Amino acid sequence: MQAKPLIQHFETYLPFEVEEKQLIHERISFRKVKRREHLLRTVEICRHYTFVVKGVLRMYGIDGNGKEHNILFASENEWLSDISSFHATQPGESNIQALEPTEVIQIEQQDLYYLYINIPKLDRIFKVITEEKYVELQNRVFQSISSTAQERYLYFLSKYPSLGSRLPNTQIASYLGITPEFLSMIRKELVAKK
Amino acid sequence: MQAKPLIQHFETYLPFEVEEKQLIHERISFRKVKRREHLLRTVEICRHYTFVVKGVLRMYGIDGNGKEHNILFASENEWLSDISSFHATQPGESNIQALEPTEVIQIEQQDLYYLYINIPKLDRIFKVITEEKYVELQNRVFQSISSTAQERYLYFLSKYPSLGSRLPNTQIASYLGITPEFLSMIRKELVAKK
DNA sequence: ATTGACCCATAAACTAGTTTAAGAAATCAG
DNA sequence: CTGATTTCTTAAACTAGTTTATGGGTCAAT
Repeated sequence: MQAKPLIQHFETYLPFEVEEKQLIHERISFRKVKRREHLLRTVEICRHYTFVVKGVLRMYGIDGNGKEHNILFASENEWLSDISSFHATQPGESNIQALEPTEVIQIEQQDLYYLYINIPKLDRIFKVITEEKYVELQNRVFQSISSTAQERYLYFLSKYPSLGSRLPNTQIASYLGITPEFLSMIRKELVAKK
Repeated sequence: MQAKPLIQHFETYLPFEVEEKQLIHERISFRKVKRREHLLRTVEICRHYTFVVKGVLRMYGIDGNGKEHNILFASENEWLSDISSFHATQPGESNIQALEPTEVIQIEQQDLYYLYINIPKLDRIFKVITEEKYVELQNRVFQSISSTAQERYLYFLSKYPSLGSRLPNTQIASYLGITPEFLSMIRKELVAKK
């Protein structure tokens, strides 16, 4: 049953009844995404909350000079969505792309709202999930205003050890807000220190 | 009645019954905070969700060299808390301080949990509030990896026009992740351009 | 009125990070 | 297996932002 990873994820927060699981099962869809395939592009409306079962997605924005900047990565058991575009049903500025062959579970807006109404504990679960994500982002903001690029890189590695080896350094540099050349220098220095 | 600004705030999301308002009223407390007074310091447990009725608070972290960095400001009708410290009942690393004489409404952990249980729509309201805050932070992360200090300053001014004039530039520089000297230069350039 | 704390500005020397360019290494489609 | 594309590294010249120091203005407290 393809909803299983999602149900397991929800049950790390609160237990669910069989009927509730069935309701969820009816309202989600499963999708495979190829490496480099996009789930969302700038100016499109974000129609889904996306849960990563396997693989890695990146969300990125494009600046005034056309350069891409990685806002975040989502790997196994993480949610990803352009939240403001999703709720407002308005075009957003985010892009979502697979960096590996990826499998996701998606919920559309009307289905998510239906589930919120019929399974109120989902309000609580998504409140908690969003709070957790908020704390992560807040730590990242603090880092970005208080730390050097090397410190930020080490923090990234400690926080997402698997991504450090799964992702090309260009993607990591984009996430850290530095050039791949400078990341290369940082890595060289770190190896030298050891 | 001192709970009024808070109830008004909640009712911008969903309507409330009289009994619900009463329940909220019984579980909150009102407090005045002097300019420069702290509501929270590093290593303390964050015991409250704090709602700003009047004034401005800043939340800041301290880096390895003892320097302060502003993570965010909270002014009228905004919530502020060290979320992870609050929920985990564990010492955190955030500091909260008033930058003006400030009036706040506070909810303690047990009272907030009581309200979540007895007024389920508060789960939904705080889910939405946290999502809104999340989107703000995400925009800020994007800015920090994609924009120059001048662009970040102009964005800050456009987003929080009142804070631009209410706060000393040192506080704004700390929020932008630059030195006050450099902000001074940016401001000079902007005036010259006009 | 006067002190002291705080805030802002200016300028010179410095450092962290970018840009450009060019070559080596790894990865991938056919 | 091979050519093509992407990725990583190195280095030199450059730019954005910091540091240090100095001086002036404002405002609350004595």
